[in-house]
Formats: sequence, structure tokens, C-alpha cells
Amino acid sequence: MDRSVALKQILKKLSAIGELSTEERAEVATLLGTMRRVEKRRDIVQDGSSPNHSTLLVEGLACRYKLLANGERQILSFNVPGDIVDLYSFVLRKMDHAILSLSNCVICEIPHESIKKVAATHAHLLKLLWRDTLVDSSVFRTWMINNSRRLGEARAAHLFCEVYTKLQSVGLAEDDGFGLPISQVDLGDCLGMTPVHVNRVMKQLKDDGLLTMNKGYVRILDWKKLVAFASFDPGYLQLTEEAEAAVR
Amino acid sequence: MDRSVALKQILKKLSAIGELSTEERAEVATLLGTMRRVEKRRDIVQDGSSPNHSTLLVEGLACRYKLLANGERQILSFNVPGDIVDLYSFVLRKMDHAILSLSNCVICEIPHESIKKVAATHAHLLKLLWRDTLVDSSVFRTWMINNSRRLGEARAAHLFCEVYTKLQSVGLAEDDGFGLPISQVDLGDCLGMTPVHVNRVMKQLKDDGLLTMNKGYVRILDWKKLVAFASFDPGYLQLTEEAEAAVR
DNA sequence: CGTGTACTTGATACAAGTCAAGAATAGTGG
DNA sequence: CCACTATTCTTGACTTGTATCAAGTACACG
Repeated sequence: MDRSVALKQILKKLSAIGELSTEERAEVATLLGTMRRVEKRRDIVQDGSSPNHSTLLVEGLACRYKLLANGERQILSFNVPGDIVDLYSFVLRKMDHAILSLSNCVICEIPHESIKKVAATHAHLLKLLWRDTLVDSSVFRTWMINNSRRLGEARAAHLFCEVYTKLQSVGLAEDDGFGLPISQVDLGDCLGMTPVHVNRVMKQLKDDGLLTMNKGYVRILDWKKLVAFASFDPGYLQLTEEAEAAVR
Repeated sequence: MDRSVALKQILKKLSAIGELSTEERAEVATLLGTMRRVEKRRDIVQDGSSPNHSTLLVEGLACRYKLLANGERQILSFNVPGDIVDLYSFVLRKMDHAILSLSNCVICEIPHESIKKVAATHAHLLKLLWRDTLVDSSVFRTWMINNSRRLGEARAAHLFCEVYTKLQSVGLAEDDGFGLPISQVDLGDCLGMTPVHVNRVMKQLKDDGLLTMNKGYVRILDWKKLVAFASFDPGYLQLTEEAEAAVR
């Protein structure tokens, strides 16, 4: 639980979405509060809560989800280290969805009070945070398009492209794939499909030589083919040039 | 093209999402730039553009959409007067979707330069604008859930509930329904369905006594039943108490 | 070694897409 | 104002995608 790791993560994240002066970097350091460990499969942030801090994911994987009235669960996006998973609550007070740890995680609390203080004097930093929340919103739009219009195989393929690209951008991907500790049920909750259908889709993707998923490891068999099949264009993730290049 | 209407609209919008001091109200007035008329079915903002102003919708209806690689079109949300339709471009420079006028519209340009100036001195106003963009993002999440998991009839019903509620909140709805100048093809582009299927879904909704759509007018036959059928909960629109109450 | 969880597979039912054609409507120019 | 054209809407027959129900297999864990 090294505090400097947290700082490194958030600086990396913010400078990916805009320039940071030396003074601003120092200012960012003042944002960091308590660090905590969270076991896997625990709510990091609860739906309906009004926390007085936001949460920087320092280590591990998490996802954003919502429980629906009928008991179903929709996963809304994945989070990787460096993401401020619930900046939402700084701006809108009350969460309208929850954040779940997928693996054991380390998080760092960022008191809303501190953000407010920084905001008053550093409009540019505030804008970077704003920008970060809008990238999330690009992701939601993309998932909307993906989930409403495409067949199961393409939907799943697109999702894996996104996660691989995000993990690559924070150095958490291998050359041949990446760890993703989720079940086929979880996948169904991302894609809006039944687990049975997810199973068939995964089989198809494997038979097509695109990818396999086994014991929490996604192996990419043919990245170029996968990207083409999914019509994946990483632009919406707003990564830096280098991060994008790494995935090609 | 009364400038004071534009001011009224934006003040109404901002004060719905947070308190505004008298001084802040004056400050908001300095944001307003050139007013323009836009004919129906024209791009108000183009995909891929980097405008140096954002756009306040003063009169008329608009929608946010994206053309996909395969030529399909996904409509992402609807906009009503008072909405700043592309605040996005102030924060992220380059649009990754477009805005289309559905009826003849009046818009008011808000120069990014002015927002920047206000932002430097009025952090609270900036936060209200931020908040506005996050409400949009709530809408995207909701559409994602709606379009990925539900049957055609419920999807369509939910959409009509949302639009009715939004129009009601700006006084543009009648007691028995509202004008919505879109075709069944457009509806399909919202819901991710073929026009043929939209047609059948609309017939079903009519047969069930929920609503009809005819020559651009949506008539609500049984609001309570419709809300229940769609499991519509307007919370995500972040309207004021009064606006919400009006719809009940 | 037994028990639960995740994965896999098959049979069947239903939702939505596709193809095709006709009816209603709006728009246009003579 | 009518005739002509182009949309939009409507309906039917058929195909394909996905859900549902049910059962069985592989594997992890105490």
C-alpha cells in the first residue's frame, strides 16, 4: 500500500488527458487521502450512497454496475488502476449505481473537501477531472451502441477489445492476453445476454480463432482479426497516442 | 429570436441542478453569444468537429446521434430547450457524435472563451455545468440498460416516458401527449430495432391501450399504466421535485 | 471425498430481422 | 387543383438470433 504508487497512478491518468504543470502536480498530491485494501467481490461504493470522498483505484480491477428492479444486474463499465471510479459522487452527491471490486484491490480516498479546495484555485485541474468523467460517458455511449445493435459475437468481441486496450494502457496486459476474473454470468451482465448464450458465443469466438477465456484468463488468438470483427475503434477511450499505438 | 428567452432557459436549467446567487445569474448572462435559427433536420453540430463555442438549445427539439461504420445510425438522446447540447466539446475539444435538429430550432452560441473566463472566477458555476454533463451520462447509462435487456414494447414505452417527462419539465407537453416530429425509422435508430419491428411494437402499445403515435404527435392513453409497464423511474433525469411531481 | 459452483450441451419456444409488396400520406410541379 | 412521385406506414411469410428449460460434466474447495 505504497502511497507513491497512488500518486503515480493518478498523475499518469491526468497527464494522459491533458498537460500538467509542476505546480499542478504538487497540487494533485494534496488530493490523496486514506488508502485501503478491498477484498475481491465487495462493493467499493454503494448504490444510493452519498460519500464525502471519491475513490482512486490504485491496484486491481473493478466494475460499475446497477441492480435492476427485476433483480437483474447490468455491468456498466470496467475500471483499471488510475481510474477515479466515483468522481460522479463529487458532482452529483448521490450515486445512482455501485462499484464492485473484481479482484483484491487497493484504493485511495480523495476527500471531496480537497477537490473543492483545489477546484477553487486550479480551474485547469478541475477541467481535467471533468474531462475524465466525460470519457466515461463516451464509454457508456459506445456500450449503448454495441449492446443495442449487434449480434452476440460482435458484442463480446468488442468488449474484450476494450478491456484489453485499457489494461494495455496501464501496463496490465500480457502480449497474448490478460487476466479478467469474471465468470460467464458476469459477461452476460455486461452484454445483456443469458449465461447460456454467452457460453455459445464464447465457443463461437474460439472456433473462429479469435480468443478464448479460461480460468480468468483471456487469450487473444488473433488481435487484428478480432479488432476487425468487432469494428473496434479505440478513439472513444481517449488514450494517448502511445497507448493507442501499443495495441496495434 | 428574443435574447431574453435564451437567458431564461439557461437560468431555469442551471437553477434546476443547483442554487444560483444573484451575482452568478449576472455572470451566466455574459455567456450568451450569437443567436441563430436552424431549419429542421439539419446538423447543429457535426461529428468530428472542434467548435469554439457550445450551443444552447432555445427553441425546438434536437437529438444526439452517431453514424456507424456500417451506415446505421444510433440516436443517443433527445434534447429540449434549455439543454446545452454540446458542452462536451468545451471539455474534450472534438465531438465524437453529432447533434441534429428535429424541428425548426433557435439556438444560442456560448463561446468557449466566455465559459473559460467564467470558470476561472466562478468554480460553482463550472460545477453546475459539469453536473449537467453528468446528467447526460446518467441518461446514456439508462438507455444502455433499456436497450440491452428489455423487449421491444418495454424499450419503446420507456423512451416515450422519458421524452414526455423532459418535455413536461420545460412546459412543452400537453395533458394528453406531446409533439415529436420523428418517423418510425428514427424510433428504430433510438431503440436499435428495424422499422418493421418498430411498427409492430407501436401497434402492440396501441392495442394495449398505452399510447399512439400519429403524424408527429404521441398521445398518452394511460400514463400510470405506461409508467408501470416501462418500469420508468425519472430519478436519473435529475429533475426538480416540482418537475417530477407534474408528471405523476 | 463430497459438495457446490461454473461451464457445457441439447431441445424447444419466442423475439426480432429479412424480404417483399401494398396502402396511406406528404410533397411537387404543371 | 390534380396527377405524379417519394416517403412513410402497414402487413404477411419466412428465417435467424436469443431465451428458456433441463440435464450433465468439469473443476475448486473444504
